[in-house]
Amino acid sequence: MDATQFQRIAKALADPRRFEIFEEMAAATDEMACGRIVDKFPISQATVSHHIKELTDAGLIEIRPEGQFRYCRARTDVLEEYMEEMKRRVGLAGRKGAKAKRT
Amino acid sequence: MDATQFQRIAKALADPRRFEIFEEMAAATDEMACGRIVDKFPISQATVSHHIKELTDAGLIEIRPEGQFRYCRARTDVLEEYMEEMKRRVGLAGRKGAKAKRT
DNA sequence: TGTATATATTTATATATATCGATGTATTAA
DNA sequence: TTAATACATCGATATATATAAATATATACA
Repeated sequence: MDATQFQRIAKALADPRRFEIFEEMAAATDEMACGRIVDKFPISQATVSHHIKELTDAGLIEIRPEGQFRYCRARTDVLEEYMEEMKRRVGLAGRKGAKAKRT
Repeated sequence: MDATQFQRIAKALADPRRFEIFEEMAAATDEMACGRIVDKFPISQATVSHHIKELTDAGLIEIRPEGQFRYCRARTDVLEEYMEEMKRRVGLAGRKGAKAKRT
């Protein structure tokens, strides 16, 4: 994962509302129409559209256009790549679930 | 991990320069004096102090005062807690290193 | 006590961004 | 073609924040 995407993901995850939107999509068993987000959160359609763009640019969600709708799907695998990259950068790689024991 | 710390960490990690500082501390085999950061990056002492405060408030680093110095240590275990919490929230918990196979 | 060093805080500024109303665009349905 | 629906984009605004210069504070040293 290149540095640009790494930072884009970090920024995308930093806004609480945007993270909530991502959580909502990740919780969905299937794809969900972007418009459903507008119903679920007390923010305008324009703001939702902005957040979806940020998440898409970061690679954290995928959009599948179909007719007049856009279907969103959370790329949790990309989030996992992000976390693996994070571990590499801070020296936690190679021991996937290991707790750091040495002080 | 409570929601407040979760969001503080996300924000702390979102600034590229601040993340670099955290990386630097994580790479250090031992504690390092905060002042060394000022030497290593082309930013002012005031800005470094600000970033260190953000990282400390997020719990990502720990400061040990000794005399006129402050020694910094990266809490990579807290970063791991953050990542575990993230996995829980997006439904990736329980399968520590597993790749998402189903499309 | 006075000076030097390390770090924090204050104040100011410039940039980023979350937000929304209004409008544009594309698709569907009548 | 007209109307309605879904979403994106534009322009504006308010807030957050990264940055630095100046200053304050605390400790060490002479």
